Amino acid sequence: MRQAHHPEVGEITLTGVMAALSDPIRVGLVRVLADGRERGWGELQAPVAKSTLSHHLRVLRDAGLTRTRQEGTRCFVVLRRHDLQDRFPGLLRAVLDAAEDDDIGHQVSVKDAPRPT
Amino acid sequence: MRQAHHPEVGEITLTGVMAALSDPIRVGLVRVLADGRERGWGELQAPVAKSTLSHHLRVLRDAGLTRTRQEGTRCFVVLRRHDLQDRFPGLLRAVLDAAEDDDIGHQVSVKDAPRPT
DNA sequence: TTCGATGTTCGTGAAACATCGAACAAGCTA
DNA sequence: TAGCTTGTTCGATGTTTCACGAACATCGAA
Repeated sequence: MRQAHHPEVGEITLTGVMAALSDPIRVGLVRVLADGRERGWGELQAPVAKSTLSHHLRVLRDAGLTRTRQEGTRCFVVLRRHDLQDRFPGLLRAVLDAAEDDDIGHQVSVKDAPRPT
Repeated sequence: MRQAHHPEVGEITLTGVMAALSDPIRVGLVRVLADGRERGWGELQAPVAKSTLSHHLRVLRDAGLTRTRQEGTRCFVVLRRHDLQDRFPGLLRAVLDAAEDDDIGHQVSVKDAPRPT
């Protein structure tokens, strides 16, 4: 559980972001985080093994989409909305709208607040 | 050289588009086509073998980003701007702006009109 | 019909990716 | 200290992607 690397705003690449968002589960994670609230790892529900979830969260982090904070043995994750807006204005908005329309990533939800139908 | 398949507007998926745009060469192709003009296969210049270029154009076509028309032995390709705007409003604009800023896909150009520095 | 131009497809590797379970590390807590 | 919780890392596996050259198909022109 060593310190994870986060790219600087300027280091975030378009193709990196696109690649990160080419998987429904990761899109779902981004959607869940879209309200800007920080979430604990454990709150996130996705139909994959925990090692796989860890992998996806790492991909998002490496691409610069999310920021991870560690507190004791827990991890918290938050969407880098401002950074993304600075870097690629309008992109996140467009992606989230599109994902919303098609309900992409619906497999992912937050505990205590199951995605409403 | 059989008839290629093009997805309907409604069949275009977000993740498909994202995946298609996660490669710099394909982003470059989209940029080159961004002005809405139809281009001949042969006009497109990219630093890859022709079979590879064919592959990339196929990925773009399958993802619903471009439309291919055949005329005799020639092929022409055009960006499906309207369809994309209908399906994912603002997405293409945001991606093109971002790509422009970082000059992603600069390896790709059009014959007779080398990408200006 | 033969040739040249233009794309597609095939066969093939190398690399990347998604996924899992198992093993591990690190920090609480009893 | 021992055990639990939480998340990471490892190794294996199967799939997909990117890349190339070679072979093929198709059409127009000589």
